[in-house]
Amino acid sequence: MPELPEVETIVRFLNPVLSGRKILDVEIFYPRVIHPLTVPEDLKRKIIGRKIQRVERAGKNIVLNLSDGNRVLFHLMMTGKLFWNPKGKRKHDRLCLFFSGGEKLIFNDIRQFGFCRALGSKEEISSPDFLQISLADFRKKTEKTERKVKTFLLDQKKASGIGNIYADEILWEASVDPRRPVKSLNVKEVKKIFLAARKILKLAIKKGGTSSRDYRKPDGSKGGYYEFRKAYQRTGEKCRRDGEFIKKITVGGRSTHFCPRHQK
DNA sequence: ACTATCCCCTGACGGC
DNA sequence: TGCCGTCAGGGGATAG
Repeated sequence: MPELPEVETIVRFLNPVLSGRKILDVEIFYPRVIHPLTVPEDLKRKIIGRKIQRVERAGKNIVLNLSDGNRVLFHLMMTGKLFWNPKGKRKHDRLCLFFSGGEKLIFNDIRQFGFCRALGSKEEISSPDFLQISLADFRKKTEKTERKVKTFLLDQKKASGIGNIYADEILWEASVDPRRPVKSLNVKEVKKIFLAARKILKLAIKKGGTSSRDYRKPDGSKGGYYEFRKAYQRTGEKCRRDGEFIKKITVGGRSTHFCPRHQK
């Protein structure tokens, strides 16, 4: 649920707040929040005493760039949240970064799928996202795959940033049936999907993301895109384009909402 | 080298 | 009222 627009919204809040601040300490409340490839003591050793230079997004990851070139990465998965200077303690707090002046950043995650990871300056974090990739490169990735188009859009290794909500929204916008094999798409349809992805993701960023269940903006308010959505979780409602009822099916094990009339 | 399926976890919700 | 089964979904592991 935190997909590209939600993570971008969080990063735009955190960057001005965290840039230039020195990490004084790290407290790990729940060891499994640390990614299996990161040793907890290493995380502490690598980040305590460093300054945060800049906060960036890489795919769906939140990246804290440190003064010495190392990086701290958070992945929120489905229910992860970052709180800046929250009051008191909450259930599911997993980790805390402490800064001067008693300020702190809390990583909270109900379902324990999200993680924190320490990275050097060189490792690549994610494939180009849907706002970075060119049409030509996107087209190339569609060339040799047997998969259904929705499953393809969700594959972060091809192009990153899209999750279940925006996959449905993008295919509604592009008028493409989510079950279509990528192989069957013509050049025009691939371009339509590419342009729809850019359009929807940009609009969703403008609206501060989509709050359907767990996601909230860093100030605690809801993202505004939920009201704008055309397909996701609108099962049984009339399609905004042609009045047909939105149908819910399963594609690649994911709940999928689409209009059976105009999505061909 | 590709694709499909299972699994991790907690909370919300519906049926009885 | 309470118990139980199902679903939510990102992505890694594993099976095919």
